[in-house]
Amino acid sequence: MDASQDAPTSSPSTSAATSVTLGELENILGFHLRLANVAVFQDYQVTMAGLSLTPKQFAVLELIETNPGASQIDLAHCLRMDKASMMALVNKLEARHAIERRQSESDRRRQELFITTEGLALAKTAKKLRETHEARFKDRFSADELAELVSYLQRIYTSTSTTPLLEDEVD
Amino acid sequence: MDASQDAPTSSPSTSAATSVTLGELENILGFHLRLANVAVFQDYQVTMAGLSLTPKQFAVLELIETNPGASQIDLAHCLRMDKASMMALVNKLEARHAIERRQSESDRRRQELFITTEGLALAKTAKKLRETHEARFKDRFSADELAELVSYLQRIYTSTSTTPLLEDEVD
DNA sequence: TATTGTTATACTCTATAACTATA
DNA sequence: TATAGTTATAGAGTATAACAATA
Repeated sequence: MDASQDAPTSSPSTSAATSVTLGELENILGFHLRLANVAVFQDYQVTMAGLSLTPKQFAVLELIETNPGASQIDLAHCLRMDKASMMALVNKLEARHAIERRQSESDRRRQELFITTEGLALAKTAKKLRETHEARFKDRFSADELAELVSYLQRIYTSTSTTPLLEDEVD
Repeated sequence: MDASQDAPTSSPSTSAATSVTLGELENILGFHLRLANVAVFQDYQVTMAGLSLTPKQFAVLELIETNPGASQIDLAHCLRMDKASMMALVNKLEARHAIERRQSESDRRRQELFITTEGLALAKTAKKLRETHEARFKDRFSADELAELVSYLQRIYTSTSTTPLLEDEVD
């Protein structure tokens, strides 16, 4: 389709303090969702600066750690990405020796992905950093509220059977 | 800082149906936030196809409609964007005659932004389309739940005074 | 015929920096 | 000295399409 989304791009201020009124925008779910996403992304950037690990790369690293032998397509589906985009992402992680590809023995088309010792160390460092980042937002909620928020978000991204998408959207 | 985020980029499937387990990712707020954002963005794309109006462009159009005479910097702050990025965005809306710039009389540095008749028509069409899009998600919540969700999201993107950002982040 | 991975390509969005004109 | 706008530039991330190897 197009190209340009996912995480917010980056820096400009987090607190908007202008006299602009939102108007109808106030009622748009996607608007609030995006601002929240931007806020979290910007804090992530500040917190994880120097690690050179984007949220998506981090996610893939963790997914490979949790699911040794997963394929690129598995991950692409999981993160709602294109297989070519995932290719580029995995290439970056492989280039810094955080993960490695091994050809599957049962299906020689597949490249199974595994985290390396180096990757484990990177993940460990990243996770520690992320804790403080996550806490900055989670601290604004009680345990119950947080669970509720997450369940609401899941309700949004878990497709209901009644939501008709493009017919060949299955890929 | 970097460059590449905000809305999800686009198409690949909305329902991930792989055997990959999320692991620790399950506890990451930003992860759920991003997937929700992707889901909403993708549905937006499908619904608004043909209008050539990105969510951000749409937001700016509405903001100008609601706040006649607002400046680019006002809008940039409101949407957490860079002023140069906003420039490009406003240029697009101006190129299709949806809005117009008028030099401020009190401060000749400022360009005040106004929606045009054409822009109003575009906004009207877009809003009508968006209604079905929004409904697809809002229908998954009761009125109370929806209000709660929005308030949670606001809690995320409304910076608390205790959240120290970069010192010159005020922009 | 379908699937996994791959490559090349083009596109969009964004920020950075430097500049101008005003204030 | 600071602000609004402007321009040019470069960078990251993504999707599309075509292709190879394998199933």
